[in-house]
Amino acid sequence: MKPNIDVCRMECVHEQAVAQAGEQMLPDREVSELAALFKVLGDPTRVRILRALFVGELCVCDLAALLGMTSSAVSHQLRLLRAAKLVRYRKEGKVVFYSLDDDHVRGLVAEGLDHVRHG
Amino acid sequence: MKPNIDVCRMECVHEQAVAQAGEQMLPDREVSELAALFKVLGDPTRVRILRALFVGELCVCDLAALLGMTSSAVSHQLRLLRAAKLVRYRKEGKVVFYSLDDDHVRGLVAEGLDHVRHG
DNA sequence: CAGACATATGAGCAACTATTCAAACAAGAG
DNA sequence: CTCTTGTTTGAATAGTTGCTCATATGTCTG
Repeated sequence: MKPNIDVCRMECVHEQAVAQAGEQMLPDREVSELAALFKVLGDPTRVRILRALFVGELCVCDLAALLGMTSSAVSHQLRLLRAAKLVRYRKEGKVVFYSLDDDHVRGLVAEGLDHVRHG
Repeated sequence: MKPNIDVCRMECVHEQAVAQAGEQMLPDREVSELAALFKVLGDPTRVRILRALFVGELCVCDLAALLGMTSSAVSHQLRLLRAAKLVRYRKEGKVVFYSLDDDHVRGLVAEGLDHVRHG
């Protein structure tokens, strides 16, 4: 019988269930990436931005006007959304139009809404 | 022609697109709740906990052993997961078993994984 | 009852985050 | 070229978060 890990000396561990869960664990890299994705989604400003882009592409100052924020603040958030590959952008002269990157975004927001609505 | 909002004096605003997006905005309460939900999902420890519960119910110290953390740390995170209605619990004597609350959780994690895997 | 054990919780601290402000960059107009 | 406008970026700061440690709660055993 193998010794318990040092951080948890409790004797209540259900060996079999833990072993089974252990086998199905995600690799650290995927866990980090998944958490990072949700973290980006976990801010009201960014949720509002994404929802606004549901309708279609908008430029930075459209979003600023819509959310009642400075374009600087919006731009900072768009950077994170870009890094998470949640939005795409397209330059047209000085104006930069942002749009949703793929349909996973829609799916995630829709599923999230289901959860908070139904409960 | 109505004046622009004070925080955004830019003249590049695309009135029509903004108006259309404005109509479809979510109420503040839903935005907050949705962001709060994703925020809870946006932490590696909590992602690991949820993934572990995919297999079946586990008690606090099972999770602690599995993640190599103290049961105190795990319990703190479980509190947030409970508050977000992502997990349920069942007491059996001194032991408390946690399990996924509903299928939205599975769906969200699965959809998130699709996004980070495909890109 | 006392003692052991599983879990929960509160305070404290280091690390992180969202906004603001100032400044830079990029592109069109004159 | 200069001036203006849309956007980006870096630094500073107030607020938040995840863990640790100590303590409390609840439950079973003797």
